[in-house]
Formats: sequence, C-alpha cells, structure tokens
Amino acid sequence: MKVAAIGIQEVARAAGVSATTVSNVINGRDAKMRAETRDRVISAMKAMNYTPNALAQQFKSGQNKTIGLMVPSVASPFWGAVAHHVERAAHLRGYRVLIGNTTRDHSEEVRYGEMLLASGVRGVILGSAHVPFDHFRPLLDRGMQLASFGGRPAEGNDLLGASVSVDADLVGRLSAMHLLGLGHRRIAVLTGPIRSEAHMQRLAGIRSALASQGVELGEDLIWRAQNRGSSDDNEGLEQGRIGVRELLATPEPPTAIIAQNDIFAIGAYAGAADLGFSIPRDLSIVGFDDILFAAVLRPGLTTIRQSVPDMADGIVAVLVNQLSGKGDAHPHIRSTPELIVRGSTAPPGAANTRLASS
Amino acid sequence: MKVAAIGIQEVARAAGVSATTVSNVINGRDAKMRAETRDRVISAMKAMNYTPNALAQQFKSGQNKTIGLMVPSVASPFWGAVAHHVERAAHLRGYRVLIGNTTRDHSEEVRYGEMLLASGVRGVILGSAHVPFDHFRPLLDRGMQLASFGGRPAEGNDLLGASVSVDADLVGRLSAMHLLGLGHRRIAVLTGPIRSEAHMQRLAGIRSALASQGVELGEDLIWRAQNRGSSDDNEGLEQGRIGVRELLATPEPPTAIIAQNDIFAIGAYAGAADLGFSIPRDLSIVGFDDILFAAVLRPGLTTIRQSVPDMADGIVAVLVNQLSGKGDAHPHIRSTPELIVRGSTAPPGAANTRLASS
DNA sequence: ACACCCTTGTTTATCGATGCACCAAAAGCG
DNA sequence: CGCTTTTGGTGCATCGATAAACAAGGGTGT
Repeated sequence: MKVAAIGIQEVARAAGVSATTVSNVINGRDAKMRAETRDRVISAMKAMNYTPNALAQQFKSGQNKTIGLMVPSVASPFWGAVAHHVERAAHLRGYRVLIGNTTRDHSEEVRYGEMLLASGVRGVILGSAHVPFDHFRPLLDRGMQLASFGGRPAEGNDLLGASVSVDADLVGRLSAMHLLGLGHRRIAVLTGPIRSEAHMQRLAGIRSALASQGVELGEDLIWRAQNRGSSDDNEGLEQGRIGVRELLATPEPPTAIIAQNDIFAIGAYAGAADLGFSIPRDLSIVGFDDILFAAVLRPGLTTIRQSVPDMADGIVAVLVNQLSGKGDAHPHIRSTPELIVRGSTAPPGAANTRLASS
Repeated sequence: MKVAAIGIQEVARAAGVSATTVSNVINGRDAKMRAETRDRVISAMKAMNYTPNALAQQFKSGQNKTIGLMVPSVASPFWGAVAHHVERAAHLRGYRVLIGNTTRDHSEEVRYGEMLLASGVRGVILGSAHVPFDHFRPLLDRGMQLASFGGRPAEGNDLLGASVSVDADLVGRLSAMHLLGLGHRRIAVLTGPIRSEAHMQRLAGIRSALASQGVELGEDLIWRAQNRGSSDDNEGLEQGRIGVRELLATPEPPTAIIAQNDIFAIGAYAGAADLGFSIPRDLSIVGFDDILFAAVLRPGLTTIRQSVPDMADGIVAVLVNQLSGKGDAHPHIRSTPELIVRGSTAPPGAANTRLASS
C-alpha cells in the first residue's frame, strides 16, 4: 500500500551531502554553499524526480499555501465565476484553493472554518458577506485571516482583514438613473432576503437617485423574497419569477424593475412572460453582476457589471500579502461598476393597457 | 506572529494522561482505556477548545482527506454544478475538495496534478476526460488514484481507478429518436472540438437511431467547432451561435439540431435569432446536461438530463472507498440519461419557405 | 505457587523538512 | 606566527499525531 516516497534524505545521500544542504538548495539559500555543490544537488533532485513533500513543509512551518473560499454555491453562475477567478489568481501566486459551499448558513460557515483552521489554512475569502460576522470571532482568535468578497459590514470592521466590493451606492444610482433617463417613474425593486451592508447601500443609492427626480420608492414597490432553507443562490430564479408576478398584479404595477442580481432578473423574465408582459415593451428590467447569460437572453439583459476577474485578483493579492505578513491592517478595494445597456430596458410603453388582462 | 497552538500534549497534561491516550480517544479506540479516563480527556479537550491538527495527522499518515477536482472551468454552469455536488458529497464523508481549473490543457492538468501529489492528495476527480490519459501516468505511478467524471476511454482503462458517466449511446439515441418522432429527417449535430470517447459514443447513438429510420447523418450535417486556446467551456456559447448560422446558411439547412450541450444550444438560440429563425417553428433544438437555465429560456430547452447530484455522489463514494483501501479495481458507474421535453422542439414547420431570406 | 493473559495505560521512534548551534578548513591580518 | 573571521558545510532537535513495543497490576487456570 505504502508508496515509496522519495524524501530529502534520499536526495542528500545520492548527492553526497547532508539533508540540510538539500533543504538550503530547495529554499534558494545559495550563499550557504558552493555553486558546484548546488548543481550536484539539483541534478540529483532531477534524476530522482524529487518534489519536496508540501505536507511536511506546511506541517513544519505551520503555514499553509492554501486559501479557503466560502461561497453560497459554486453552482451559481456568479459565484462559479468568482470561484474560477479566485482559483486562477491564487494559482498564479502558488496557492491552492479549498472550496466550500456554505449555502449562507452560519453553522455551515463555522464548521467549514473549523475544518480549514484544523488544516492549517490561515486565509479565507468569504463570498456574500453576512452581517454580522460575530460567529467567526472564535476562528479569528485562533489566527485566521478573513477577507470578504462583495461587501464590508459597517460594524465589525475589525474582524475583517481585507475586503473588495463594488461601489454599491453607485450601482444603485446607475440602475435608477438609467431607468429615470428612459422616462420611468414607477420603479420597483426585486430583492432577496439578504440584508447585507451592500444591499442597504444599493437601496440607498437607488433612493437618492430617485429622490433627485422627485420620485419616491414606496415600500409597496420593494418586493422581498422570503428566506426558505437551502439558499443555494439559484432559487433566485424562482423568487424573481414569483416576485415579478406579485408586483405586476398590483393595481398600479411598476413599469421598470431593478433586480437584486441577474438570476432574479432572469426569473423576472419568466414571470413577466407568464403574465403575458413583453420585455421591454411592457416592463423594463435591470439586473446586476452581468453573468454570462445576460448577453444571450432575448432580449439581452441590461445590467450593472461588476468586474469579477479584477475583484478576484485584487482580493487574492491582498490576502496573500497579508498571509506573508506584509499587508496593511484593513485594506479595502473598491471596484467601479459599469452600466451595460442591452435590450431589456426601453422607455415605458403600453403597460397600462395590458393591465386589464391580469 | 506564531499563534499559540493547543496541541495533543497540552491536552494530555491537562487531563493527566499521556499523549497516546489522547490520540486513542480521538480515534475512538475506546477499548484501550477506562470510560472514566476517556471522559476526563474529552472534557479537557472541550475545555481547551482543542481540534487535532489535521496537517500533522495527514503528514504522519501520508493520507490526506482531500480530493482534487479538475474541471475545465468552474465558471461553466455545468461544471459549477458538478463542483457543487462533488463538494457536498465529499464534505459529507469528511473530505475537503481542492479545485483546479485546467481549461482542458494537458500541461495544466499535469502541473496541477503534481501540486496535488506534493500536497499529499491521493484521489483526483477529472472532469471532462480527455483521451488519452497517458500524460497522467507519472502521477499514477507515484500513487495517485484517478477517477473520471463523464467518460471512460476505451483504451487506457488501467489508468483510471473509477469513473462515472451517463450512457452516452443512449443520450444520442434519445435525442435522435425524439426528433425523428416529431417528423424531422434533416437533423444536424453541433459539437465542440473535444474528441472524447463519450462524444464518439453519443454520435454513434445518434447515427444508429437515425439509421433505424433510414436517415443518414452526412458529414455536412456535423458542425465541429475549431479549438481555440482557452477552452473555458463558456465559449461554447459563441461557438454554438456561429455553428448554427453556418448550418442554416447551407442550401439545404437542417430542421433540427442536436447540440453538444446546453451551452451550445443556448448559443444556437442566439444564432438562430440572428438569422430570423424562430424556435421551434423553423428550427428544433435539443441540448444536453439540463443546466439550470434550460428551463428558464424562452422557449424552454428540450434537453437530455444527466443527474449531476447522483453522479457526483456516486463517484465521490467510490473514490473515497478506494482511498480507504476497500474499493474494487476499476468500478464504473453508469447513469441513465433522461429526456426532458420543453418548448424548443416541435414538428418541422415552415423552415423551407424562410430559406430565401438568408 | 507459577505461568499466562487481560486491562489500562506509558515510553519511544517515526513521518520529511527545517532552523539553530556548531565545526573544520581556509583566509585574512598585524 | 598566532589570532580572528569567513566559507561551506554537518548534526540534532523540532513541529503534532500516532503506531509499536513495553510495563504494572490484577485475575485465573492448574
């Protein structure tokens, strides 16, 4: 069963030096030996096809070149893309990525965090930050570095090592301004049960943009999904569908909808179609994230893009930096959102005439 | 910098026993001690909030409760879903999952495999199996177990520890039979550059189903994407779009298309729309995988579902079994595909009359 | 009464890489 | 020439958990 492991000892023997010298070669401490000796060791390593046992290195150093990534679900297009780019960025820096689907469940998050800590992982990137982070405090006390992708809570800043997020207020403004510019006045918001800081800020951005045109966002125009158990982020599809149907069934339905994200927006497409509403003629929809499918839908989804590759690379860079001890205290990377106009938004049309049908 | 680690020694001291006894408690060797002693140790562990250092355990045993997962890209809806369910299944069995995006590149696969091996990972699940597997032989020789998700090459069976795949021949048959049943006779195939065994079998299934009705699948009706560099599995979208346009621009365009997977199929929706073809009136489309979006598209995508949760759970179960030394030699799990009929397929319509427009 | 075994532990060696203390030989130096 | 310093290494302890070998006390069969 046991595989014949080629260790540093065997290499040392083959090269006629001590294990320490081989170790020095591996770690590039060239000043510690003659060039001739180093070459001899290197060729011995090559000949034996030797790779240092990473497990032993990590064990000895206590440092683990691995970062943990917690996302609601990698099956979600958005978080899947995040995972992809985080892995790429980490790989580039010699780090591995352990992935965990936590379905936004606090106890899952903690369990997974414990496992990571026990495995020597000291840096974790947290997708979809929850407010508050208090359940992570025990982990942090034991030396874990926490980085957040997509939000930083107003309170509990001290818990977070680093974070990257899009300017949520601006996201809200961009979506609202775009719709206002098209002439919409009755604008609804379709959102999930998540109450993160980012969500609040986005809502605030929407509100202030609307207010600048004298439009108010009444509570009746905010549809919030109920939280139901296994939030694997794809149920947004169904929630968006339900939400838009309820919004459109009101006496005075909105002419435009700002969706929590593209998944909700795509659900909204289906919900609107269920009621015979045509997009964008009867209803304009703005999403968020710009997932791959946004461009392929018919009509194309107007959405606010967050640059996942940049954000992923940024947060990984900062986290890796911190893990090697040279980071700032609490860096925050702010990414700029971008409005992508496609076919799902247009000036308000004949929505009122269609109302009777429902 | 160094975090005060609570080790087995500290617990032993606190409980007034030896480290070995604590180890025995951890590993449930209850017969080795009195119940009273065990309880004392357990409460000491609780009091000190002790977790065994997984790194040390792995280092000692050489066994690593981690499995590697190589997929073309987790950003792809299908592989994202696979990653999700593999992670769940592994987590359930106490395993972690290291993820790697290999973009179907051989040297990336090998590099990642080397990294895994150095980290003590002995079991790897390979998404989208490439033929042949020879580049993995050096890894296998050093004790790595390879499992394949989605295909098993005809040759090189000995390299593969385990595999799970859908009955590809049946997939082909199901798609073709469905279209034949609707009355289609001119059926095209839209496929990527990948030449895996599964693809061959699927094509064979299509061919034999068509042949049973006296229909032939000419080479002019098989559109193959060119391979271009970074195959991150989402370019299928663009490829499907291009492919369908080329197919529809021929003198005698097909009335139905079988796409390599749902991504290609969605691309085909866009391509058909580009040319003014309406689905399913002018063109029927059958996909493969049944990704989440298949149900949300307008019209819904008729597709062949592979049960990702079952397959993921199956392959993880087998692999974990093998890693603990009690597995069969080369088990293969075969999953049954299922035809999901939605709105993208219908009897052939007025396609010929539209032909002039292009 | 003596050999033998079972229970309930303890001591010791080990996995592979690494940091620290140490040391022999060569080189500099007044 | 006797002294220190530099060069180019070697040997040993160590990280935390664990398997193997061993031991002390008590019962048991003959």
